[in-house]
Amino acid sequence: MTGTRIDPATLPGRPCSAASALEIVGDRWALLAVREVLLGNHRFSQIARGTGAPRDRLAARLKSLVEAGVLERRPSEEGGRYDGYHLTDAGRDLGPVIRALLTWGNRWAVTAPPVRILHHDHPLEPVTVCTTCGERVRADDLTREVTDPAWAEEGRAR
Amino acid sequence: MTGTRIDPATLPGRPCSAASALEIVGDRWALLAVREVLLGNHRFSQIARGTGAPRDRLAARLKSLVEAGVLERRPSEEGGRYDGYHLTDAGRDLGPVIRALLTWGNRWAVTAPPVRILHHDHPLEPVTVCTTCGERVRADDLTREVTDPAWAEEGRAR
DNA sequence: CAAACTGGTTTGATAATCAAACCTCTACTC
DNA sequence: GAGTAGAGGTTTGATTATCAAACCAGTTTG
Repeated sequence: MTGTRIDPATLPGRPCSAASALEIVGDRWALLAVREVLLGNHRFSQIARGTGAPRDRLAARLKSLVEAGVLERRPSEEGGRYDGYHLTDAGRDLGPVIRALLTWGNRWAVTAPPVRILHHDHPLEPVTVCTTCGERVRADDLTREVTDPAWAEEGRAR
Repeated sequence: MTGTRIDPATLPGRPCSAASALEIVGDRWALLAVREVLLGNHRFSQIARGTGAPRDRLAARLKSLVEAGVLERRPSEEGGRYDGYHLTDAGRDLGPVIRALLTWGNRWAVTAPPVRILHHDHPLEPVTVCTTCGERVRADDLTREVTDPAWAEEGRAR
């Protein structure tokens, strides 16, 4: 695990893991690159085609994703002559993020859904559930516990 | 609902709702702005403080989020003298996306989690479940059904 | 009426982005 | 072994976005 981690206090605004996450994968091409690897496209040219990203941007992003511990480079399993990009545990763990985006996009962002995710051959209808209590998660049941008391829920406590 | 929707085919790369979603909320500040509104910060200056975004960028982003149908402007409920930014249904529906990012960030992106989400006063332990079959969603149980046959799973068909 | 706060817009310097061309290395063809 | 065709980037030069800071107009507040 090489993953370079970020101290949220060094970022502008409210200290928040989502902001730190976006610092790593919040670039225009990063999540699409991870999506391609998730789909089984491990080679540079495949990822370039799949994302549509300019090659220099893609090269830079793949490099930073490797540094962040999201991807790693190793020989393709098919005895390939070139190294391929593969997901680390952290990278695989981005699956839920990408699926959440895709679900939202299908519902709100596109004219017509270009892809449907099947779960055991039926359309996936995802909801978030809390494993601790087994209950479906609703926004109203959530509260935030902030480490830094300077940042309360609403605005900054002066 | 004003939401300007995107035809995925007009974007570079593989037609994908996640890519379309990122076209709307994939900017550096967009999701953080939505997070602030989700936290109850409806005023421009509050969102500026909470996100740490430059004011001109924030103004531009809020405008595009309103155009996309993620936010809307209306008088603050507290009889405020200024209009506030409020979530539409589409905006509220970004909650799962932001929480997925936050969960990933807590686990992989930060040195120490600056915030913990409580669900009914216990720490939230989120998993995705398919409502159709009630089963917990694992990556291995998922397949993609693509509308455009030119884009298969791996790379582009020719 | 002055001071301060609101929600921005403008400005001017800096940095990121892009498409296209280029380069190196490996492999295959003839 | 010369020629061609990838793969995986890097370089280049023009364009665009980003940023911090200053500015401005319309409310309140004192």
